[in-house]
Amino acid sequence: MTAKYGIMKEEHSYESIREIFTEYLVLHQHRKTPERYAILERIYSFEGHFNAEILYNLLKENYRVSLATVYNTLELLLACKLVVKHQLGGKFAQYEKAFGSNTHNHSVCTNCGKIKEFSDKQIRTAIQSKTFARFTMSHYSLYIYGLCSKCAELLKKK
Amino acid sequence: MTAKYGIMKEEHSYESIREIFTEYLVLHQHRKTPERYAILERIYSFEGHFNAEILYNLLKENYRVSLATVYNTLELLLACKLVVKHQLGGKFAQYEKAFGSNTHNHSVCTNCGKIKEFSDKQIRTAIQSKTFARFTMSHYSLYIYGLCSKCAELLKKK
DNA sequence: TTTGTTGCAAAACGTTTGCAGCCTC
DNA sequence: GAGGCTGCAAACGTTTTGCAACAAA
Repeated sequence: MTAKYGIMKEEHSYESIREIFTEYLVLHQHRKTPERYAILERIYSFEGHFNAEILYNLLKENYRVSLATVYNTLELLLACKLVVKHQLGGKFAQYEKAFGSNTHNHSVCTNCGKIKEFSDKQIRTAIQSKTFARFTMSHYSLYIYGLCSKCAELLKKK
Repeated sequence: MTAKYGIMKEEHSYESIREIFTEYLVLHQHRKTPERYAILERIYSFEGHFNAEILYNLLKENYRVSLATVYNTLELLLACKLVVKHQLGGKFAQYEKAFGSNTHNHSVCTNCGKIKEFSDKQIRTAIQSKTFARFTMSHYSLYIYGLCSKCAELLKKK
């Protein structure tokens, strides 16, 4: 089963993700509907960022779902932290699977909206060693804005 | 004139901000309309975050402007980096004046939603020294999520 | 005079909501 | 069986757009 979703860390196989979701649903007395699992499965077989519309279109290919259910399920997945939401100025809210990790660095092209993730030990250390008098950190999101090489090239020509 | 806008670093007085805007308008062959300057002035006499609607209502008090012009002008101010835009998941996009500084750190309480800004030299250095192969950084936004002391206290009691 | 910019209102568009029927529990 | 969840379509609310009038260059 796991193989279907490609190489993945042992502790975050689709099976364990599904289990986390089930636990959440049971705990909060929500129903375990096939639609919800289909959406979770589709998200975890997808690489990179996506938005509700993209996800909906992918699901429609071999499943009957409504956009409303997609939004509804994304809300649940946000609540149990299996998905992270980004609202980066574009029209769409963007989402990504969360794998249980809470630290996210992103570079965002201010022209085409393309997002890439990266990791940087120095940045992580600097942020995590920050302490506040009246605030307890749980996780962070860093967005570095700028131009990707393609857009920089395009804009130079104009 | 500067006094009207409170204590402000010499190099970022309203006069110099206005000059930056004028230069931008001239360079890009946009017109120097009174509406655009009125909007800029209102933004720079305002403390903290705001959204288009709030700005529009403030302006309407003693000026005849349309919401469309507010959005149009915000777009120009974003382009010349006198204003920064945040899209933090609420319905509204939030804006703030940029003062020429492009670095914004925020702590966000995940319980009550309160946003505070802070500065940290170590974090700034770590981020600004980051380089990318196919990406040119212009500015960044850091959001540290967690609990403010009030909410931490409240949740402990439950 | 030319044409970029304005206000106004209507349109756009991602997201949410209302509702009747369905299907977990 | 009860009521949470679904699909559908209509509604919502922020932002954008079309257009005639206006005013900066």
